Amino acid sequence: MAATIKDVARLAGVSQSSVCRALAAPDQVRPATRERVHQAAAQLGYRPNRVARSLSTGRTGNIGLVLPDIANPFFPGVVKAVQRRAREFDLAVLLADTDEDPAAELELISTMTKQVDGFLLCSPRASDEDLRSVSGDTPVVFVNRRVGRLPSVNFDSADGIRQAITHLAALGHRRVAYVAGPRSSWVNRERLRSIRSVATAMDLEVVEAGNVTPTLEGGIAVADQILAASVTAVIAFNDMIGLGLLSGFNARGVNVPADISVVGFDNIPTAGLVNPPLTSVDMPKEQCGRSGVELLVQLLNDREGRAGSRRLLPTQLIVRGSTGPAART
Amino acid sequence: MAATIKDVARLAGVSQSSVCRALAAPDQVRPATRERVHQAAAQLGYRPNRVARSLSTGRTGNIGLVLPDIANPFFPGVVKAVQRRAREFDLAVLLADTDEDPAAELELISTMTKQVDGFLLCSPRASDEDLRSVSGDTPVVFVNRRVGRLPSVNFDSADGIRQAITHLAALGHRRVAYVAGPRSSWVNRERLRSIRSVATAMDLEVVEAGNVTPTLEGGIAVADQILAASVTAVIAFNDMIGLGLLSGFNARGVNVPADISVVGFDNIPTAGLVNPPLTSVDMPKEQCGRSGVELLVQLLNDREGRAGSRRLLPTQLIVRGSTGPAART
DNA sequence: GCCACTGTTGGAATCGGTTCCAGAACTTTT
DNA sequence: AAAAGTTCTGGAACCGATTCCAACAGTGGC
Repeated sequence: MAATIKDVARLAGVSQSSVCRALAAPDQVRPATRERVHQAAAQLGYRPNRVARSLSTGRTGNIGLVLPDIANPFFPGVVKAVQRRAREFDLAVLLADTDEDPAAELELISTMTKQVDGFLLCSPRASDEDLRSVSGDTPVVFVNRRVGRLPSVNFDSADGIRQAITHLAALGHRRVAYVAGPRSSWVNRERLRSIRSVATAMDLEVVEAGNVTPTLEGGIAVADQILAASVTAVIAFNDMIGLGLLSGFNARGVNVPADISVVGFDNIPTAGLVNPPLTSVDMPKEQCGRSGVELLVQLLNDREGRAGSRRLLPTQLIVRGSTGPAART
Repeated sequence: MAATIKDVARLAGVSQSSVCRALAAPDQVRPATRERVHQAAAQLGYRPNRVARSLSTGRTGNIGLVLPDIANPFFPGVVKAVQRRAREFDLAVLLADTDEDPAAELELISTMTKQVDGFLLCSPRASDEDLRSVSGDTPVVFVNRRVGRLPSVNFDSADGIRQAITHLAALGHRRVAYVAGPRSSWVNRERLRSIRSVATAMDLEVVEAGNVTPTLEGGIAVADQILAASVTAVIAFNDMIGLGLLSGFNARGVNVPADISVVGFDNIPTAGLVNPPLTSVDMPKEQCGRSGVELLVQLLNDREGRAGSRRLLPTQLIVRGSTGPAART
């Protein structure tokens, strides 16, 4: 079997404690001993058993990454960055996909809570109250959601929306639709609020279309409703819905952007590939994953350091072919 | 803090051992005792500490999911299914993204090996030899790769290729290109072999284009080379490359499928969204994830059950707009 | 040459479960 | 009612690390 600390101790002719110190706190051990221990460890290919370590230190070396749907192309970029940054801190990532279900989310969190040191909750769907209570038990960093003053990483959507609406207004659009995402999504509520406020300020009229699932199907399903709303542009909660709209419009022979302009959020990789390519508000996903891990690590080290640090990442409108001058009405 | 087994024992007025049995092996304990323990456990909200359990049982309750690039849209579907099925077996999923790097892959595996009961290695890039050695240490199920007779889940690519080439031949294509993926990819080598053999059998000529990264950029970069090869159709290692080709051809004013037909593999969600939509060989990703977990669980339970069970999943050509009759040459 | 001091080291307790083993508590048999 | 058998139960060892504490060695000062 794998070598344990005892094997190393025996081979090096020292006690367990010394082996442990030689590896964990090298300056507390005489160079000669340290050397012997290192050699013995190397010879046996010794790797400390993380489970045993966890038990005595109370730290697992794992972080939980919880997200609503990894099939949504927004997330893989974040996941990848989280993974990479976590590895640099010698942390492993436990992944949980909640299928957009708030109850499943809480259930998964509570199941995982003993095996992780902290959570990165991406776009969580649960209520503020429930999330607050999770955050009371375990260190948590929220991603793409703000819960009071708790640590979080967010995108400056408000600014993205300002850019998008300014862009549309400059193209002569006066009446635009907003296709809302899941009702349980905090980001959705935030975006709706920003859009209302920016639109009012810029004297645009906003028509709100029902909540749909943030998927292609959701966008396709709502296309008719948008066409009936006699708007010249539509802003979708995210790119998946935006792509669904493009697909729906195309199927109905509606020309984008000549007849109607479409703007999405997230700037997922596919956005630039379709025809016409989708104008979208880019979110720096890698930076987001990295920052999330960094904040969490900070939270884990500053034990009880109630420093509710929050980060806001910049967004940027990427103008592509799906937006153009407003159609004559 | 959280309640431990001792707290439960004290409250129920029994020993630790009885608590443990009452919860793990209820039939070995008198109903009255069992009841008292359950009540005490419920009252304290007791949840066994998985770390402690792991240490004594030698099982972690985790499985490691290793894949080359989660940003490749082929994987999220698999990951989601793995996650879900694993949860049903009360297993947590540790995710590792290797960035297509064989060395990083082995390093990640060896780091994680102590904290998981087994691995699901998706499209691993390491050598047969290294993988065999990993498989000697820990239960492993290979996904999208075959290593000797070791347990694996694979797609019947050969059949998919037969379908694709038959389709192209029926459209009058006589000379097609194959854009190879990463040299380290086993699937790539397999596909190349199948294509050669099927093409020979059907009397088609195959031109092989250099190995590229299985990304959009890879496809775009190789577009010129394909155009220079005077073929009427091109088969790409995967859809990402296929989409890159479409994008590259479009940028050069080459019409698909009038001038050239394109076929991809994987049938990723984006394939149906671009214009023209990409003809692709579909792989049942969810089934793949589920089967992988099932095989692994089986392997974990049949300790030393050297049953090298392997599954082969069906593939299906999805014909879309990117393929059409061969251009006149 | 003795004392005090810092620097190292080994022994043992600990984390929270699981499991073996021996003995206690019940049943059944005679 | 005693003997034999079965079922339950508690004590203790164990998994593999970490860490506290006491003991020890070596150094320097006097």
